[in-house]
Amino acid sequence: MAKRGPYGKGIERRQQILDGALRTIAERGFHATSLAELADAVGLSQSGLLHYFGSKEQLFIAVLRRRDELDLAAMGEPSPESLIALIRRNTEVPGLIELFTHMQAAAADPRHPAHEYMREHYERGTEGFARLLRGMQENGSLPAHVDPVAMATAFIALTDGLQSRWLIDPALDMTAHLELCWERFTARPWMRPGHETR
Amino acid sequence: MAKRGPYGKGIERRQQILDGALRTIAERGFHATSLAELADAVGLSQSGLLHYFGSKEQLFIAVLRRRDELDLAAMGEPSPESLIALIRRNTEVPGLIELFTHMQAAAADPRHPAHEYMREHYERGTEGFARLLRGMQENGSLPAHVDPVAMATAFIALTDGLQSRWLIDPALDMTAHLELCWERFTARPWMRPGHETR
DNA sequence: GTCTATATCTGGATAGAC
DNA sequence: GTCTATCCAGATATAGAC
Repeated sequence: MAKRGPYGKGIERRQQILDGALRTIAERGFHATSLAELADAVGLSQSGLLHYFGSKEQLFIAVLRRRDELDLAAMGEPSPESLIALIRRNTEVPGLIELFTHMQAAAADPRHPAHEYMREHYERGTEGFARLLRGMQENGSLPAHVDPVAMATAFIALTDGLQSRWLIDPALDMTAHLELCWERFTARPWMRPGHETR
Repeated sequence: MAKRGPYGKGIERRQQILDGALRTIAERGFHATSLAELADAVGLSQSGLLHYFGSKEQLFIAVLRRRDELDLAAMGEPSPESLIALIRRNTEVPGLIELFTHMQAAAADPRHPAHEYMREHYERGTEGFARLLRGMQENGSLPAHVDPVAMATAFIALTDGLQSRWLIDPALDMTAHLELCWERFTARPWMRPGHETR
Protein backbone atom coordinates (compact mmCIF):
# COMPACT_ATOMS: atom_id res chain seq x y z
CA MET A 1 0.00 0.00 0.00
CA ALA A 2 2.80 2.41 0.86
CA LYS A 3 4.06 4.15 -2.20
CA ARG A 4 7.70 3.46 -3.04
CA GLY A 5 10.18 6.22 -3.51
CA PRO A 6 11.05 9.33 -1.55
CA TYR A 7 7.55 10.28 -0.46
CA GLY A 8 6.14 6.91 0.55
CA LYS A 9 7.03 7.11 4.19
CA GLY A 10 5.78 10.66 4.59
CA ILE A 11 2.47 9.93 3.04
CA GLU A 12 2.01 6.91 5.22
CA ARG A 13 2.90 8.82 8.36
CA ARG A 14 0.62 11.65 7.36
CA GLN A 15 -2.21 9.19 7.14
CA GLN A 16 -1.48 7.85 10.61
CA ILE A 17 -1.39 11.32 12.10
CA LEU A 18 -4.64 12.18 10.40
CA ASP A 19 -6.38 9.14 11.80
CA GLY A 20 -5.00 9.90 15.24
CA ALA A 21 -6.26 13.45 15.05
CA LEU A 22 -9.61 12.21 13.82
CA ARG A 23 -9.95 9.91 16.79
CA THR A 24 -8.79 12.54 19.26
CA ILE A 25 -11.16 15.21 18.04
CA ALA A 26 -14.00 12.74 17.90
CA GLU A 27 -13.47 11.71 21.49
CA ARG A 28 -12.39 14.87 23.24
CA GLY A 29 -14.36 17.40 21.31
CA PHE A 30 -13.22 20.29 19.26
CA HIS A 31 -13.15 22.96 21.90
CA ALA A 32 -10.03 22.86 24.01
CA THR A 33 -8.21 21.24 21.12
CA SER A 34 -5.09 23.19 20.39
CA LEU A 35 -2.23 22.16 18.18
CA ALA A 36 -0.33 21.15 21.29
CA GLU A 37 -3.03 18.78 22.49
CA LEU A 38 -3.39 17.26 19.07
CA ALA A 39 0.35 16.80 18.86
CA ASP A 40 0.36 15.18 22.28
CA ALA A 41 -2.36 12.79 21.32
CA VAL A 42 -0.51 11.50 18.30
CA GLY A 43 2.82 11.43 20.15
CA LEU A 44 4.43 14.24 18.25
CA SER A 45 5.59 17.73 19.05
CA GLN A 46 3.69 20.75 17.91
CA SER A 47 6.19 21.47 15.19
CA GLY A 48 6.13 17.84 14.21
CA LEU A 49 2.52 18.29 13.24
CA LEU A 50 3.18 21.53 11.45
CA HIS A 51 5.89 19.85 9.46
CA TYR A 52 3.21 17.73 7.84
CA PHE A 53 0.33 20.14 7.64
CA GLY A 54 1.75 23.62 7.55
CA SER A 55 -0.93 25.22 9.67
CA LYS A 56 -3.69 24.40 12.06
CA GLU A 57 -6.45 25.22 9.60
CA GLN A 58 -4.94 23.02 6.96
CA LEU A 59 -4.72 20.17 9.41
CA PHE A 60 -8.38 20.58 10.26
CA ILE A 61 -9.33 20.64 6.64
CA ALA A 62 -7.34 17.48 6.04
CA VAL A 63 -9.19 15.86 8.94
CA LEU A 64 -12.50 16.83 7.40
CA ARG A 65 -11.50 15.49 4.01
CA ARG A 66 -10.38 12.27 5.58
CA ARG A 67 -13.69 11.91 7.35
CA ASP A 68 -15.53 12.47 4.09
CA GLU A 69 -13.50 9.62 2.60
CA LEU A 70 -14.21 7.29 5.49
CA ASP A 71 -17.90 8.15 5.49
CA LEU A 72 -18.16 7.49 1.82
CA ALA A 73 -16.41 4.16 2.18
CA ALA A 74 -18.49 3.13 5.20
CA MET A 75 -21.74 3.96 3.49
CA GLY A 76 -21.34 1.37 0.79
CA GLU A 77 -24.29 1.34 -1.55
CA PRO A 78 -25.99 4.72 -1.20
CA SER A 79 -29.61 4.63 -0.14
CA PRO A 80 -31.89 6.74 2.01
CA GLU A 81 -31.43 4.22 4.80
CA SER A 82 -27.64 4.24 4.67
CA LEU A 83 -27.62 8.04 4.70
CA ILE A 84 -29.76 8.20 7.79
CA ALA A 85 -27.67 5.47 9.37
CA LEU A 86 -24.63 7.64 8.74
CA ILE A 87 -26.21 10.52 10.62
CA ARG A 88 -27.02 8.18 13.44
CA ARG A 89 -23.42 7.01 13.61
CA ASN A 90 -22.24 10.60 13.66
CA THR A 91 -23.97 10.82 16.98
CA GLU A 92 -21.05 8.91 18.42
CA VAL A 93 -18.50 11.45 17.28
CA PRO A 94 -19.87 14.82 18.37
CA GLY A 95 -16.39 16.31 18.30
CA LEU A 96 -16.22 15.86 14.55
CA ILE A 97 -19.58 17.49 14.05
CA GLU A 98 -18.38 20.32 16.21
CA LEU A 99 -15.27 20.66 14.08
CA PHE A 100 -17.37 20.72 10.94
CA THR A 101 -19.68 23.36 12.37
CA HIS A 102 -16.77 25.60 13.30
CA MET A 103 -15.18 25.23 9.90
CA GLN A 104 -18.51 25.90 8.25
CA ALA A 105 -18.75 29.18 10.13
CA ALA A 106 -15.18 30.12 9.33
CA ALA A 107 -15.66 29.29 5.67
CA ALA A 108 -17.98 32.26 5.30
CA ASP A 109 -14.84 34.29 4.78
CA PRO A 110 -13.77 33.60 1.20
CA ARG A 111 -10.13 34.02 2.17
CA HIS A 112 -10.30 31.31 4.78
CA PRO A 113 -8.70 28.02 3.71
CA ALA A 114 -11.86 26.12 4.61
CA HIS A 115 -13.87 28.08 2.06
CA GLU A 116 -12.68 26.06 -0.87
CA TYR A 117 -13.12 22.79 0.96
CA MET A 118 -16.69 23.59 1.90
CA ARG A 119 -17.66 24.50 -1.61
CA GLU A 120 -16.32 21.18 -2.84
CA HIS A 121 -17.89 19.31 0.04
CA TYR A 122 -21.32 20.67 -0.75
CA GLU A 123 -20.96 20.22 -4.45
CA ARG A 124 -19.92 16.59 -4.11
CA GLY A 125 -22.58 15.91 -1.52
CA THR A 126 -25.40 17.48 -3.46
CA GLU A 127 -24.37 15.78 -6.63
CA GLY A 128 -24.08 12.37 -5.02
CA PHE A 129 -27.41 12.68 -3.28
CA ALA A 130 -29.11 13.92 -6.42
CA ARG A 131 -27.71 10.95 -8.34
CA LEU A 132 -29.22 8.61 -5.80
CA LEU A 133 -32.57 10.33 -6.13
CA ARG A 134 -32.45 10.13 -9.90
CA GLY A 135 -31.74 6.43 -9.66
CA MET A 136 -34.75 6.00 -7.41
CA GLN A 137 -36.91 7.85 -9.87
CA GLU A 138 -35.75 5.58 -12.65
CA ASN A 139 -36.70 2.43 -10.82
CA GLY A 140 -39.94 3.99 -9.69
CA SER A 141 -39.30 4.20 -5.95
CA LEU A 142 -39.50 7.99 -5.98
CA PRO A 143 -42.13 10.15 -7.67
CA ALA A 144 -40.91 11.80 -10.83
CA HIS A 145 -42.08 15.26 -9.89
CA VAL A 146 -39.39 16.02 -7.31
CA ASP A 147 -36.37 17.95 -8.50
CA PRO A 148 -33.37 15.87 -7.39
CA VAL A 149 -30.96 18.76 -6.93
CA ALA A 150 -33.41 20.91 -5.00
CA MET A 151 -34.36 18.04 -2.77
CA ALA A 152 -30.74 17.09 -2.16
CA THR A 153 -29.87 20.67 -1.30
CA ALA A 154 -32.73 20.94 1.14
CA PHE A 155 -31.95 17.64 2.76
CA ILE A 156 -28.32 18.42 3.28
CA ALA A 157 -29.22 21.82 4.75
CA LEU A 158 -31.73 20.13 7.01
CA THR A 159 -29.10 17.66 8.16
CA ASP A 160 -26.58 20.40 8.87
CA GLY A 161 -29.13 22.40 10.79
CA LEU A 162 -30.22 19.44 12.86
CA GLN A 163 -26.64 18.54 13.68
CA SER A 164 -25.77 22.06 14.79
CA ARG A 165 -28.78 22.13 17.00
CA TRP A 166 -28.20 18.64 18.31
CA LEU A 167 -24.78 19.70 19.58
CA ILE A 168 -26.54 22.29 21.71
CA ASP A 169 -29.46 20.09 22.64
CA PRO A 170 -28.50 16.40 22.51
CA ALA A 171 -32.03 15.36 23.40
CA LEU A 172 -33.01 16.17 19.83
CA ASP A 173 -33.81 13.03 17.86
CA MET A 174 -32.20 13.78 14.53
CA THR A 175 -33.05 10.56 12.76
CA ALA A 176 -36.71 10.79 13.71
CA HIS A 177 -36.90 14.24 12.13
CA LEU A 178 -35.00 13.15 9.07
CA GLU A 179 -37.24 10.18 8.54
CA LEU A 180 -40.33 12.29 8.95
CA CYS A 181 -39.06 14.84 6.47
CA TRP A 182 -38.00 12.18 4.03
CA GLU A 183 -41.48 10.80 4.13
CA ARG A 184 -43.02 14.23 3.62
CA PHE A 185 -40.68 14.96 0.74
CA THR A 186 -41.32 11.77 -1.09
CA ALA A 187 -45.07 11.61 -0.56
CA ARG A 188 -46.96 11.69 -3.79
CA PRO A 189 -48.54 15.05 -4.28
CA TRP A 190 -51.82 13.83 -5.66
CA MET A 191 -54.78 15.40 -3.98
CA ARG A 192 -58.19 14.02 -3.67
CA PRO A 193 -60.21 15.65 -6.38
CA GLY A 194 -62.27 18.53 -5.04
CA HIS A 195 -59.98 19.45 -2.16
CA GLU A 196 -57.95 22.62 -2.23
CA THR A 197 -54.72 22.85 -0.33
CA ARG A 198 -55.81 25.95 1.50
CA MET B 1 -38.50 56.48 27.07
CA ALA B 2 -35.38 56.69 29.24
CA LYS B 3 -35.96 55.23 32.65
CA ARG B 4 -35.53 57.64 35.56
CA GLY B 5 -33.19 56.97 38.41
CA PRO B 6 -29.57 55.90 38.63
CA TYR B 7 -29.57 53.33 35.86
CA GLY B 8 -31.57 55.14 33.21
CA LYS B 9 -28.64 56.66 31.38
CA GLY B 10 -26.61 53.47 31.39
CA ILE B 11 -29.38 51.41 29.98
CA GLU B 12 -30.02 53.92 27.27
CA ARG B 13 -26.37 54.12 26.33
CA ARG B 14 -26.15 50.36 26.33
CA GLN B 15 -28.95 50.25 23.85
CA GLN B 16 -27.20 52.75 21.58
CA ILE B 17 -23.98 50.77 21.70
CA LEU B 18 -25.83 47.59 20.90
CA ASP B 19 -27.49 49.09 17.88
CA GLY B 20 -24.17 50.48 16.72
CA ALA B 21 -22.53 47.08 17.06
CA LEU B 22 -25.45 45.49 15.27
CA ARG B 23 -25.04 47.83 12.35
CA THR B 24 -21.27 47.44 12.26
CA ILE B 25 -21.31 43.69 12.27
CA ALA B 26 -24.09 43.61 9.72
CA GLU B 27 -22.12 45.80 7.34
CA ARG B 28 -18.54 44.76 7.83
CA GLY B 29 -19.00 41.11 8.59
CA PHE B 30 -18.09 39.12 11.62
CA HIS B 31 -14.59 38.07 10.67
CA ALA B 32 -12.07 40.81 11.30
CA THR B 33 -14.33 42.22 13.96
CA SER B 34 -12.36 42.56 17.16
CA LEU B 35 -13.37 44.42 20.28
CA ALA B 36 -11.20 47.30 19.13
CA GLU B 37 -12.98 47.66 15.81
CA LEU B 38 -16.35 47.46 17.45
CA ALA B 39 -15.32 50.09 19.97
CA ASP B 40 -14.08 52.33 17.18
CA ALA B 41 -17.31 52.02 15.30
CA VAL B 42 -19.42 53.18 18.21
CA GLY B 43 -16.92 55.91 19.17
CA LEU B 44 -15.76 54.32 22.37
CA SER B 45 -12.57 52.84 23.67
CA GLN B 46 -12.12 49.12 24.04
CA SER B 47 -12.52 49.30 27.78
CA GLY B 48 -15.51 51.54 27.34
CA LEU B 49 -17.27 48.66 25.67
CA LEU B 50 -16.15 46.19 28.28
CA HIS B 51 -17.51 48.48 30.96
CA TYR B 52 -20.97 47.80 29.62
CA PHE B 53 -20.70 44.22 28.53
CA GLY B 54 -18.02 42.57 30.60
CA SER B 55 -16.63 40.43 27.82
CA LYS B 56 -16.61 40.02 24.12
CA GLU B 57 -18.78 36.93 24.18
CA GLN B 58 -21.38 38.64 26.30
CA LEU B 59 -21.45 41.56 23.94
CA PHE B 60 -22.03 39.23 21.03
CA ILE B 61 -24.80 37.48 22.85
CA ALA B 62 -26.43 40.80 23.66
CA VAL B 63 -26.23 41.67 19.96
CA LEU B 64 -27.92 38.43 19.07
CA ARG B 65 -30.67 38.98 21.63
CA ARG B 66 -31.21 42.46 20.33
CA ARG B 67 -31.56 41.17 16.83
CA ASP B 68 -34.11 38.62 17.97
CA GLU B 69 -36.12 41.45 19.47
CA LEU B 70 -35.93 43.56 16.33
CA ASP B 71 -36.82 40.61 14.11
CA LEU B 72 -39.81 39.79 16.22
CA ALA B 73 -40.99 43.39 16.15
CA ALA B 74 -40.40 43.73 12.41
CA MET B 75 -42.30 40.56 11.63
CA GLY B 76 -45.60 41.84 12.96
CA GLU B 77 -48.33 39.30 12.53
CA PRO B 78 -46.61 35.90 12.20
CA SER B 79 -47.37 34.00 9.04
CA PRO B 80 -45.49 31.71 6.69
CA GLU B 81 -45.05 34.64 4.35
CA SER B 82 -43.65 36.97 6.98
CA LEU B 83 -41.22 34.30 8.11
CA ILE B 84 -39.90 33.77 4.63
CA ALA B 85 -39.76 37.53 4.13
CA LEU B 86 -37.60 37.70 7.24
CA ILE B 87 -35.13 35.25 5.77
CA ARG B 88 -35.07 37.27 2.61
CA ARG B 89 -34.28 40.43 4.55
CA ASN B 90 -31.51 38.62 6.39
CA THR B 91 -29.82 38.39 3.04
CA GLU B 92 -28.93 42.04 3.46
CA VAL B 93 -27.06 41.51 6.71
CA PRO B 94 -24.74 38.56 6.08
CA GLY B 95 -22.50 39.67 8.92
CA LEU B 96 -25.22 38.95 11.43
CA ILE B 97 -25.83 35.52 10.01
CA GLU B 98 -22.12 34.92 10.21
CA LEU B 99 -22.12 35.99 13.84
CA PHE B 100 -24.99 33.67 14.58
CA THR B 101 -23.27 30.77 12.88
CA HIS B 102 -20.09 31.29 14.86
CA MET B 103 -21.97 31.51 18.13
CA GLN B 104 -23.95 28.44 17.22
CA ALA B 105 -20.73 26.51 16.77
CA ALA B 106 -19.26 27.86 20.00
CA ALA B 107 -22.42 27.04 21.91
CA ALA B 108 -21.71 23.34 21.51
CA ASP B 109 -19.54 23.72 24.58
CA PRO B 110 -21.95 23.80 27.53
CA ARG B 111 -19.62 26.11 29.42
CA HIS B 112 -19.65 28.71 26.71
CA PRO B 113 -21.82 31.73 27.51
CA ALA B 114 -23.66 31.36 24.21
CA HIS B 115 -24.90 27.92 25.20
CA GLU B 116 -27.68 29.22 27.36
CA TYR B 117 -28.70 31.83 24.84
CA MET B 118 -28.95 29.29 22.05
CA ARG B 119 -31.12 26.96 24.06
CA GLU B 120 -33.52 29.79 24.78
CA HIS B 121 -33.39 31.01 21.22
CA TYR B 122 -34.40 27.65 19.86
CA GLU B 123 -37.02 27.06 22.47
CA ARG B 124 -38.67 30.42 21.83
CA GLY B 125 -38.41 30.00 18.10
CA THR B 126 -39.81 26.51 18.01
CA GLU B 127 -42.63 27.39 20.33
CA GLY B 128 -43.58 30.52 18.41
CA PHE B 129 -43.52 28.71 15.10
CA ALA B 130 -45.52 25.79 16.47
CA ARG B 131 -48.12 28.21 17.79
CA LEU B 132 -48.48 29.70 14.35
CA LEU B 133 -48.94 26.25 12.87
CA ARG B 134 -51.54 25.31 15.44
CA GLY B 135 -53.43 28.49 14.62
CA MET B 136 -53.40 27.56 10.96
CA GLN B 137 -54.71 24.12 11.77
CA GLU B 138 -57.54 25.63 13.73
CA ASN B 139 -58.68 27.83 10.93
CA GLY B 140 -58.23 25.02 8.45
CA SER B 141 -55.34 26.40 6.40
CA LEU B 142 -53.05 23.57 7.44
CA PRO B 143 -53.82 19.83 7.50
CA ALA B 144 -54.43 18.48 10.98
CA HIS B 145 -52.04 15.55 10.62
CA VAL B 146 -48.79 17.51 10.85
CA ASP B 147 -47.17 17.70 14.26
CA PRO B 148 -46.57 21.41 14.87
CA VAL B 149 -43.49 21.03 17.05
CA ALA B 150 -41.80 18.53 14.75
CA MET B 151 -42.50 20.65 11.73
CA ALA B 152 -41.30 23.80 13.45
CA THR B 153 -38.10 22.07 14.53
CA ALA B 154 -37.43 20.81 11.04
CA PHE B 155 -38.14 24.15 9.45
CA ILE B 156 -35.87 26.04 11.76
CA ALA B 157 -33.09 23.51 11.19
CA LEU B 158 -33.62 23.81 7.46
CA THR B 159 -33.39 27.57 7.69
CA ASP B 160 -30.19 27.44 9.73
CA GLY B 161 -28.64 24.98 7.33
CA LEU B 162 -29.57 27.03 4.29
CA GLN B 163 -28.19 30.18 5.86
CA SER B 164 -24.87 28.56 6.75
CA ARG B 165 -24.53 27.29 3.26
CA TRP B 166 -25.63 30.55 1.71
CA LEU B 167 -22.76 32.32 3.46
CA ILE B 168 -20.40 30.03 1.61
CA ASP B 169 -22.31 30.03 -1.63
CA PRO B 170 -24.35 33.22 -2.02
CA ALA B 171 -25.81 31.99 -5.29
CA LEU B 172 -28.08 29.70 -3.30
CA ASP B 173 -31.68 30.84 -3.44
CA MET B 174 -32.81 30.32 0.13
CA THR B 175 -36.36 31.53 -0.22
CA ALA B 176 -37.01 29.34 -3.22
CA HIS B 177 -35.95 26.29 -1.25
CA LEU B 178 -37.96 27.33 1.77
CA GLU B 179 -41.07 27.87 -0.26
CA LEU B 180 -40.65 24.53 -1.95
CA CYS B 181 -40.21 22.76 1.36
CA TRP B 182 -43.10 24.59 2.91
CA GLU B 183 -45.28 23.40 0.10
CA ARG B 184 -44.05 19.82 0.46
CA PHE B 185 -44.59 19.89 4.20
CA THR B 186 -48.08 21.20 4.07
CA ALA B 187 -49.29 19.08 1.17
CA ARG B 188 -52.13 16.83 2.13
CA PRO B 189 -50.89 13.28 2.41
CA TRP B 190 -53.76 11.54 0.75
CA MET B 191 -52.72 9.07 -1.84
CA ARG B 192 -54.70 7.90 -4.73
CA PRO B 193 -56.19 4.59 -3.68
CA GLY B 194 -54.19 1.70 -5.04
CA HIS B 195 -50.81 3.41 -5.12
CA GLU B 196 -48.10 2.50 -2.67
CA THR B 197 -45.45 5.04 -1.78
CA ARG B 198 -42.68 2.71 -2.70
C1' DG C 1 -18.66 56.73 32.99
C1' DT C 2 -14.90 56.92 30.12
C1' DC C 3 -10.20 56.93 28.87
C1' DT C 4 -5.01 55.57 28.65
C1' DA C 5 -1.91 52.44 29.48
C1' DT C 6 -0.54 48.06 30.41
C1' DA C 7 -0.61 43.27 32.04
C1' DT C 8 -1.34 38.79 30.69
C1' DC C 9 -2.11 34.94 28.15
C1' DT C 10 -2.95 31.88 24.63
C1' DG C 11 -1.52 29.70 20.84
C1' DG C 12 0.34 29.57 16.24
C1' DA C 13 4.54 29.81 13.72
C1' DT C 14 9.81 29.68 12.97
C1' DA C 15 14.88 28.62 13.40
C1' DG C 16 18.07 25.56 13.78
C1' DA C 17 20.22 21.42 16.17
C1' DC C 18 20.27 16.48 15.92
C1' DG D 1 11.86 13.77 9.93
C1' DT D 2 11.62 15.17 14.48
C1' DC D 3 12.64 17.75 18.47
C1' DT D 4 13.73 21.95 21.63
C1' DA D 5 13.56 26.41 22.28
C1' DT D 6 11.97 30.75 21.16
C1' DC D 7 9.46 34.22 19.17
C1' DC D 8 5.74 36.90 18.09
C1' DA D 9 1.04 38.52 17.09
C1' DG D 10 -3.35 39.31 18.47
C1' DA D 11 -6.70 39.92 21.61
C1' DT D 12 -8.85 40.12 26.04
C1' DA D 13 -8.99 41.90 30.43
C1' DT D 14 -7.55 45.01 34.31
C1' DA D 15 -5.78 49.04 36.96
C1' DG D 16 -6.17 53.35 37.93
C1' DA D 17 -6.35 58.37 36.51
C1' DC D 18 -9.57 61.98 35.19
